[in-house]
Amino acid sequence: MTQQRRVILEELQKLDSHPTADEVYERARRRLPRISLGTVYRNLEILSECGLIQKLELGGTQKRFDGRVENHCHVRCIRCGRISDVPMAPLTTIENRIRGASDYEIIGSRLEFIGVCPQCKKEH
Amino acid sequence: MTQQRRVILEELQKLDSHPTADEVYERARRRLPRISLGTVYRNLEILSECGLIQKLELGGTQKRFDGRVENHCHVRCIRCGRISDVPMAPLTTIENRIRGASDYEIIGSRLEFIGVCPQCKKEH
DNA sequence: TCCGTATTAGTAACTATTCTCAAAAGAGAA
DNA sequence: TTCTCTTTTGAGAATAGTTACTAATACGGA
Repeated sequence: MTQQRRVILEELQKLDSHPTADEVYERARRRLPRISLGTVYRNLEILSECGLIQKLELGGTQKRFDGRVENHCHVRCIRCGRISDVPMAPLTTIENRIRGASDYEIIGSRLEFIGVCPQCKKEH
Repeated sequence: MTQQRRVILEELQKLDSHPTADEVYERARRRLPRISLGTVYRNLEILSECGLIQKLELGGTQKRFDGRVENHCHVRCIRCGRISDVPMAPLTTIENRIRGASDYEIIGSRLEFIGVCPQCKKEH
């Protein structure tokens, strides 16, 4: 656990937004000005393999990262790209329903909602 | 509706896999050897805007395209990346449940399952 | 403290996609 | 059909996000 890795983890856990690697880099740089973007990517990868953070491959071109690891789903604003958590029970029911209908061995699921966030709704 | 656009659409409708732009390019090239990759990307974009095909932004680094436009969901094999359709009723129930729980204006949702496809299961 | 391994910063390389632009192909009117 | 105007094309350059490489540095156990 290096200084860099710890700072990246801490910054991510501090936020309840779902930052991109770039945004994590910006924040880490305030505390460690010489940290490199490569280090941020590498550590985000390692931390998500360890299960300390979550890597989100949702819509849009960039991956996002989440300091919360419990199973939960997300809403993405179609206008500004902001991502928020959705307070909702897990999807075990749906997953079970699928198990009969598909010949795949189902491991998990990913549910993402698309909508307009309160702020963008106001600005319209 | 140019020759190129028609060929791209036809090739996509012929398949029940969910090809990447590259795979569509390969197939289109068999019929129009001088077609360019840029043309394929451009037309896939246009066709999906017209609602003649569907653009899938699922997990993984590449976008995929689907000749079927009815609302349905997908399973992705975690080993080989193959994507299959899931025969399942639409998710209006879940979407409605979310509408109360979030302050976003919900427009739609995207549900993807992750699993192991029959072939990879066998090879294991 | 010393030593072997892991990690870093910096940069180059890569991949998927989009953009640019001159040339070619449609499509509508005469 | 031929003329014009607009759209689309092919080829390649440009971009964005991410990953790989490498010499130098930091870590952590004996």
